[in-house]
Amino acid sequence: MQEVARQLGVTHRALRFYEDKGLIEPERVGSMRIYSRRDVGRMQLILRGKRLGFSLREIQEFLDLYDADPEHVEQMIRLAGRVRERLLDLEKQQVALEETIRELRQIEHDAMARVKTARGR
DNA sequence: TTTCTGACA
DNA sequence: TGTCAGAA
Repeated sequence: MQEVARQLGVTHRALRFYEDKGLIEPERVGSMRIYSRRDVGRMQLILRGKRLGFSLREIQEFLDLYDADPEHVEQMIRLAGRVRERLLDLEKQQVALEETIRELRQIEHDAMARVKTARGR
C-alpha cells in the first residue's frame, strides 16, 4: 500500500483521508486495502483537481457524476461551470494581489524617502 | 472549516 | 489497521 501512495506522491494517511471522504473505495481483503487501477485513476483525478484549487467536495461531486453519467455530458456541463467559478475566483485574487503589491511598494518607497530625509540628503 | 499528519494501541 | 488529537 505504501507502494501506491509513493507512486502517487501522497502519504498513506492522505489515501485514508480520501477514503473516509468517499472519494475512493478500495477493495478490502480482510482489513487490508487493495487499490485497483480504478482507484489509482481516481486518485490522479483527485490530485489534479487539488492542484487546480478545487475542494475535495467539488472533486467528489465530479467523480460521482463520472460514474453516474456514462456520456459525461452533465459532467462536462458542471465541470465547465466550476471551472468558470474558479477562474473568476482566481481573477479576483489576482486583483487583490496586485493591490497589495502596489501598497507594499508605496510603503517601501515612502520608507526610503524618510531615510534619505533623516540623513539630510 | 478543510485537509491532512502524528501517535498510540 | 482504526481512531483520536491537533496542526496549518
